[in-house]
Amino acid sequence: MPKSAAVPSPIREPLDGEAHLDFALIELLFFAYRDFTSDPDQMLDTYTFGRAHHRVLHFVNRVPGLTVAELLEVLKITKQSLARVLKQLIDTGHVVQVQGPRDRRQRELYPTHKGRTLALTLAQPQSERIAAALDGLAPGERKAVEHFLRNMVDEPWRSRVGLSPDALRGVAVAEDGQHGSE
Amino acid sequence: MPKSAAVPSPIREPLDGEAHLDFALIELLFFAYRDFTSDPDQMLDTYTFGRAHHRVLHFVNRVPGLTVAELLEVLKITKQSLARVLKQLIDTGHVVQVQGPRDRRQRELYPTHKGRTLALTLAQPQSERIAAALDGLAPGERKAVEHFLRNMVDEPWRSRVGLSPDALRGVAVAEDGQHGSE
DNA sequence: AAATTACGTCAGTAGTGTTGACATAATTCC
DNA sequence: GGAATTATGTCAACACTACTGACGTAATTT
Repeated sequence: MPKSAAVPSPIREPLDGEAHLDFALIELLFFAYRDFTSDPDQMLDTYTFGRAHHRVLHFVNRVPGLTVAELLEVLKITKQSLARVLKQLIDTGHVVQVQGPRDRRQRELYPTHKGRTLALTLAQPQSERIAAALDGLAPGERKAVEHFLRNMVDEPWRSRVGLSPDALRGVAVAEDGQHGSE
Repeated sequence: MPKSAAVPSPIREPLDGEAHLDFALIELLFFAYRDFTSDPDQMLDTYTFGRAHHRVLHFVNRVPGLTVAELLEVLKITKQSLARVLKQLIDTGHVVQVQGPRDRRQRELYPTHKGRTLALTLAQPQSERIAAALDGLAPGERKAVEHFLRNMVDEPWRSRVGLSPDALRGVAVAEDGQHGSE
């Protein structure tokens, strides 16, 4: 006698290369990123900061003078999401705002000495992890890793990431309705 | 006359290779992962599912028969976090639980046909993105990418990821106080 | 002068993660 | 066989990050 609610039959075949889908690399990316973020995440707990603070701090350090609008496009988050973490970083003296010289409506974001120090501290274990993971690879193979990662990124960012920090400035992303205000 | 609250001086130097830190790759990983997850995230909105559902669904499909405890160790989340999304996946008929044959306390997790189909659908754009990013690389360079990603992962997972799905079964992680119950 | 832009902020909501406590059933230990 | 342990589920409370929509202000552009 079957149960009143028929249980859909469980599938017991592991998902592997069958459908020409690259499960191995999908999984590797998940695990790599999971552990890549684990060290800074742990440190940030000390400051009552989260991963969002780290990202803001990173880009403000990497591209000092970035405006709020530019930062929103880099992070692909909304104004409201940024507001909270940015306010905390300013209140704690990690970031300062400077009125834009050309357009005084703009707020250029700069790290303070404190903010720069924290950014470097957070980048340290990540950089070590990367160096260890690259260890044993030939120069050309390192280039291949960079090529792969860069080509995982959608345009218009693909052609700008992994170059000089200034390449991240002033990317006018085509309007696509993701803004907090219109 | 200085203002009453002295503004910490802004640092205007971009953060680049100065401190021997690999900011380029740190950034590439951020952008690559951001866009890697964007396609499935968008699809999942249709189902009122989030990224957490995707991860559970992926591993249940990849390693059918995985127990709840094993899944918690793979995802490195707590029991409570898993409970919510797992319940939803079961209620919507994507995943079924089967009482463990050896240990009847255990619940083995299996995808249904519906769950397998969704997993494949979500993996499709990710796999295409990976294939496109690998395009133009020599076989050895692809191996280098895998080497890099695998070595970004901490042990005991490093030696298990990117191999056969079964390698993810039964990893007894050393106790480190991250459990929901003791 | 009017429209637009850059930014800030208020209110409400959702998804994902956390901790701690407690309950149940099954297994293992002595 | 009784006790401790294990695997799982669940309740309550909370934190962080993200979202949407609306509104306000100052500065720029038209």
